[in-house]
Amino acid sequence: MAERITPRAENYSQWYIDTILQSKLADYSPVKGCMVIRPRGYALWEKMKAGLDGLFKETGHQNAYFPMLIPESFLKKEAEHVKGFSPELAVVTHAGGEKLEEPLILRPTSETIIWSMYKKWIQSYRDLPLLINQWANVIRWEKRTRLFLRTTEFLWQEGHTAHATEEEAQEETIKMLMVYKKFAEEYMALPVIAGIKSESEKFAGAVQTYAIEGLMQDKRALQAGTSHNLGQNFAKAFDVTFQTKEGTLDHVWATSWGVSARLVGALIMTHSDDRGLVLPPVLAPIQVMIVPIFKNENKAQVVGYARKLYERLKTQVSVEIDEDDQNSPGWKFAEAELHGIPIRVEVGPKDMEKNQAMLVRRDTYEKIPVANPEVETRVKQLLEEIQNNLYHRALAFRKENTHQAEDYQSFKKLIEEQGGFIESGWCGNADCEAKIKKETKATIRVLPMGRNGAGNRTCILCGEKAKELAVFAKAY
RNA sequence: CGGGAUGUAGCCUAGCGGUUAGGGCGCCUGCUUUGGGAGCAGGAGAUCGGAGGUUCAAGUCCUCUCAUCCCGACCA
Repeated sequence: MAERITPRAENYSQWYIDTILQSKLADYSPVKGCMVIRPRGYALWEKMKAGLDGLFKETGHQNAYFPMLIPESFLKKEAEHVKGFSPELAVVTHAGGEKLEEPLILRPTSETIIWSMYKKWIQSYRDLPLLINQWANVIRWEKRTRLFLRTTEFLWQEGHTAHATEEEAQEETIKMLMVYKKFAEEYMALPVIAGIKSESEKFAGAVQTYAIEGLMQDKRALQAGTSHNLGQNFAKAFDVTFQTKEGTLDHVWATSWGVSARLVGALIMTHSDDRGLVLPPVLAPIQVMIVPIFKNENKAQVVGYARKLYERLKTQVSVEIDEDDQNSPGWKFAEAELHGIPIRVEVGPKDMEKNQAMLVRRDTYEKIPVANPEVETRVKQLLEEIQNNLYHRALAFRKENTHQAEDYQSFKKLIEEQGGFIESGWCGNADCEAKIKKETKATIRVLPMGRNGAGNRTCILCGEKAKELAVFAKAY
């Protein structure tokens, strides 16, 4: 037996850590709060990156790279921005054996350095829109860290766009939010609620922040991506103006949007179980593992049979074959499950006799005998079914764990006893929001879009007529 | 930054002041095995997190220190 993964029911946090360490996605680093992403974890991130990058390119964005070191004075140019980030900055004060004249910040995000450059690059409406994305690492000095979900250094993507009009910037903000929603749902099989963040949860320096929120298996919410309409805040702070068609001078309108390797954590917490990872086929680095089951006397035949299958499958899916003759089949099954490989193909003497293969689903553990000639077709079908099933399973879970509360008593009871998302009316007052947070630890995750607003609801706390429909939850 | 816990081989762990720090997993060698985490035999691997102290004697007691994890306040 390999080391035991703590069951979810016993201790969800420990399960999460055990799963990551044992499946070799990541390991702790020598520096507190940092993590090493191991090849299996990085392969997963690379798949996500490739998917997102494709969606960004489709929507007209280009990649670029801006440096990690930012002059301290840049951060200070936008008042809200510096206020929001100063508690978590890492600062370089010495370099080359000397004290620096001006300290350098290790970027917590790149708005300031990017806008200092946009000032040079934008003169006319003909230079707009400017649609740039960068894949980078950032540093935020967090008090409390968790593998993938919150680490001192993390990998992410940040898009920074500049537009001629307010409407166009708003359109971009929503467009990218929807790209994130599509990615979460179609690639990660993670249903998310898209909506607007309240003032208190807004990005430091934004006019408005939008987010997608998912619900994890422990019924806590996780913010999976954000998209900000920055208005003219950064353009004004860095004095980025352009000449309009009419010849007037105007500040440009901006957006920024990002998702991080936290998505790996979201993926784990959405689908995985007590035997290890469960990965959606679209993002699984290895989709199929073939396990030949042989004895010494029939090894050549069985492995030969398995290899033919492998050759056929590898032109269509990502497949590996485990021919090791030291580990038992049982060991290999457990290993494939730990790593979240969506389909395991078992082939042994019994299958050879019947000219078939045994397909085993990671999501349901169902064993399906399939006639040899139909294996490729069935594997591809099954990968789609698994992807689909994971999404619908997660969606059903979210539905079961989304509740309505009409009064504060039942709201508190729901938060305490049920968890999950709770939909309630909110008057829009930050004091009510803060008080609810203090008393229940639940925060407004989003004001969901595409719903009919507050309707006849009243504020869950003060009882005034509600201005908004709010989704509350305890969050990561 | 507060509260709690833990540091003994790559990992888990025994030790409860007294010889040469014991075991399991993993690793290496050989043989045998293989339809749900195989068996036998042999082998390598530890300045007991670090510093100081108490003692005839410290993995064990004391002080300090460092690190990590868990729980809370702040956050992608």
